Amino acid sequence: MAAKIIAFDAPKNSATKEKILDAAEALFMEHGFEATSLRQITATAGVNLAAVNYHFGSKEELFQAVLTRRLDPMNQERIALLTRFEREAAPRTLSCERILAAMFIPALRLARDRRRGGKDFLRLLGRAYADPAPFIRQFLSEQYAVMISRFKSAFGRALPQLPKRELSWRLHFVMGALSYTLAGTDALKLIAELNPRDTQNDETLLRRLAPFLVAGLKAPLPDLVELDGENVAQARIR
Amino acid sequence: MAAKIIAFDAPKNSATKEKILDAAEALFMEHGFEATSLRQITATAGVNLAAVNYHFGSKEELFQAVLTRRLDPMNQERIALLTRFEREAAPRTLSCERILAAMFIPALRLARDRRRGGKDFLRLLGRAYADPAPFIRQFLSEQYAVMISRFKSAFGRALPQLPKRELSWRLHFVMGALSYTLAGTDALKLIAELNPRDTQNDETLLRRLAPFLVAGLKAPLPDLVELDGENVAQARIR
DNA sequence: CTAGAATTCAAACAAACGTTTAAGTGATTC
DNA sequence: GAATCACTTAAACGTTTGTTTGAATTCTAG
Repeated sequence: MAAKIIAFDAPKNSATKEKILDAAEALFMEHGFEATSLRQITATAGVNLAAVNYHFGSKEELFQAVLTRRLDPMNQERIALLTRFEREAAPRTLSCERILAAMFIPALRLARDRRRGGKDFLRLLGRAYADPAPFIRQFLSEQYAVMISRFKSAFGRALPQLPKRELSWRLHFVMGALSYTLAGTDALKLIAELNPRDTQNDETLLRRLAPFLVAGLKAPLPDLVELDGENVAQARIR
Repeated sequence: MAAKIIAFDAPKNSATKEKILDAAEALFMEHGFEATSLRQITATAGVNLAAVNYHFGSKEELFQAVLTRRLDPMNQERIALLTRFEREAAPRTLSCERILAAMFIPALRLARDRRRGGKDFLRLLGRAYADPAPFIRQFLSEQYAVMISRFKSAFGRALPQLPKRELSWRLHFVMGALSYTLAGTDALKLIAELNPRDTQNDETLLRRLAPFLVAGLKAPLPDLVELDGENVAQARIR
């Protein structure tokens, strides 16, 4: 009975599959894709070594399954939220803050929901962004393509004075700061002596990031800034 | 004879060492640390397999040597440039734009200098930032500690109204957008249909990033923004 | 020229890797 | 109650990994 209620898969649901996904999520997050072995995963999950290849086919497909499980719903939630915000704003175009909110809120919800991986999954996602493996990059670009283009056009309406090419770059910076922030575990130590155990860290973190990014998106055009008048070629030391 | 002219090392200089570093730099950049084998590196460098362990001790120490070779001079250059800018500004405090310039210009110089690794090294660096391996994270935080604290105090003077904790976060965002941008090879495809072969891409890239980050640094404080009035807990879909 | 240190080399090391196989288990179905 | 199914299991597969060894080779001094 209870097995049929949670029926994601077409054929049958197995507890083994979920145990593998949970263990893989945690281990991939901690050590990365290449440095995590299937033997570690299956040992942590308490299942047989061959179970991974049986249920997922290969290690790469397991990794994609780990990402898809959380990422696909989150991105759909982002699009749905953006659509709702646009509808609520009626004839007026949506503000940058609100568009960014449509990106952040689903991520915040996921970060809080321990049953959906919580912060661990967001860190894994942030690391996947920087992974050089081609199958990861291709997979991510496919997963994100729809959502990104949807948000890009929304930002385009909110910032009509901004050239499209400039907007593309700034969206790139936004994604960079976001994924880096999400992936940042020990990375924080690079900069700050922040109190390590902040209770609602994830929420305050994104609350701090949002104004930073909004201001960046609205920044004046760079063409004439010239790095504060400093010609790079002339700037010699000593 | 000619071997003595290029005498970086204390004891003796070997062309083998440099060939290994060059090959490792390119391969680590392309495939990451774990996915790159010593056999690939030595084969590309045209040296014997055992040469890596003889000259560097281990694969991990080789990786650190690859990073140190470029990173240490660049960070010293950054600090020196910042000091020079501060001296030139005389009694007046330095602007954010100029502080950021002190961070960017050495990176730009390195990106242009093919003899120092060029863009390849910056990509490698950006990826190392997101690498979960503990020895990489510890190494980077040690390498960056001095430079970061130096720039943090400079930004603190440029933005006196900004609380220290807030500044720490924003510097973190800055480093995030920067490293993500530098690491971005195919990552660009996630967002944009930018012309793929832009001649002076690196310079224009950082020129675009600078105003974005300056605006973010100067953004109003986030405390009362509340994600544009949207309470996260209330924002339910459907 | 020769002793000795530094470097290169081919070969081998044990360990760990992802994957496959074939036997075995337990429930479902006809 | 035999057949069929999805699944689990232990064992082994062939590679590949980083590292080590000890003998050649090259370079450097005295």
